[in-house]
Amino acid sequence: MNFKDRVIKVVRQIPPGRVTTYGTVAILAGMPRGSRLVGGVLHFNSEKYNLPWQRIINRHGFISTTCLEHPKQAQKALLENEGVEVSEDFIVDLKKYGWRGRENKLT
DNA sequence: AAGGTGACTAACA
DNA sequence: ATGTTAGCCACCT
Repeated sequence: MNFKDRVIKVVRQIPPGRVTTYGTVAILAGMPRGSRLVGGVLHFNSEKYNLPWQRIINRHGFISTTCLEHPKQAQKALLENEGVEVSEDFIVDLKKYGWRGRENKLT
């Protein structure tokens, strides 16, 4: 089982209508410092494994997609489709929709 | 086959 | 408080 597969598994555990950060996914995948890899893995496998990459954003709740092939507006649309409010600047309120690996919200 | 880059985060000065 | 350095593993050239 590679880190990639673990990330994929974690990403698939993210409940709809919620978002999480690379750091959180990295931790859940067993790599506290592997936040970069999360982005990297998603970048190459998001479409291949049909992963909800839109639910993963950076620590500031902002969509970090630097890749033009992964349009932020698409992510915004997907999030809104799940009921997540996205700011016009593509910023999600992590205090509301932030997911920490549990179904419950932040304490 | 080896080296460099990458959707980031956290810690140190 | 902000700015810079270090770290992670997989994919691409």
